[in-house]
Amino acid sequence: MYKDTVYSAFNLLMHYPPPSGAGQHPQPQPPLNKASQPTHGVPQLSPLYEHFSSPHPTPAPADMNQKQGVHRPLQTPDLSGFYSLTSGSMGQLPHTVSWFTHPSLMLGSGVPGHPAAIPHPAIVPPSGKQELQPYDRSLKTQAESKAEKEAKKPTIKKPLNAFMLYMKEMRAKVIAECTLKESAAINQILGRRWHALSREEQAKYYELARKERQLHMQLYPGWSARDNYGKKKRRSREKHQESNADPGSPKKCRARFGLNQQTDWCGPCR
DNA sequence: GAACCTTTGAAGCAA
DNA sequence: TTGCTTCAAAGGTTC
Repeated sequence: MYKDTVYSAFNLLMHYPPPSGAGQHPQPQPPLNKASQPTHGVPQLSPLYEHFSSPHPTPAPADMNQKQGVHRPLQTPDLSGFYSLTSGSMGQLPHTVSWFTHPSLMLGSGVPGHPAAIPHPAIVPPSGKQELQPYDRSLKTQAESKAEKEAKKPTIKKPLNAFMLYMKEMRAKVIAECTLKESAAINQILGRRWHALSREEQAKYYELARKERQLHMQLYPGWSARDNYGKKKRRSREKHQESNADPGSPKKCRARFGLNQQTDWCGPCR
């Protein structure tokens, strides 16, 4: 429910027509100071992204040029002039994820100091579900409850990359068009469509992903992708590797034939 | 109930 | 620097 609402808002934003200068790039802003990037989670722009982003640097949150890597108290950045839906600056953000509407960037109680009761969608219990049922703590030993407490620490999810943002937006469309439900099949189609996109279209999603990473870094300065490593149990490591050896996907094929990440589907997979 | 499948990209890590 | 691994989403399938 909440998720759908947020997602709808995101879609609305994604398709929000620029009021003036339609199709133009976002308002130029001073480029980010690369030297000031934090030591962790430094946005590694893909060649494709760099190719398209540099001529048209996009707006950066106000404190993005702050000295990063220096510990700052976790707080809600003042992005009102940039991300606020009520600021009247929507026209400047034709392809910009809104701080207030993007699913994984929605502010909530996950952000200290924020009054909203809705938890940050990027923060989820390890189970991935809401913990609704209280349990009898008296039955737990101290060690058990400590371990349980540790295990129940909310997980901060990785920010979505360009393709993931594209998938989120286009999934429903593909489901409707192809009357498919299986995500594996849908993702295959989306993968092909992703490669069929023009570079300009893709650049839009790379830009969104870059903003998402920046906001994620501001929200969780100490967070690292490493934090979530090993949280998913694997049934059989050998089986997983074996499946990776299967050249049935573009990625696998590219890896096998040493093709560039940005190349299209290779012959054997077509 | 939880991992798997399937996609791309970002990030971490070992060599 | 390179190459491999893991995890982000999603929902049906498999274990």
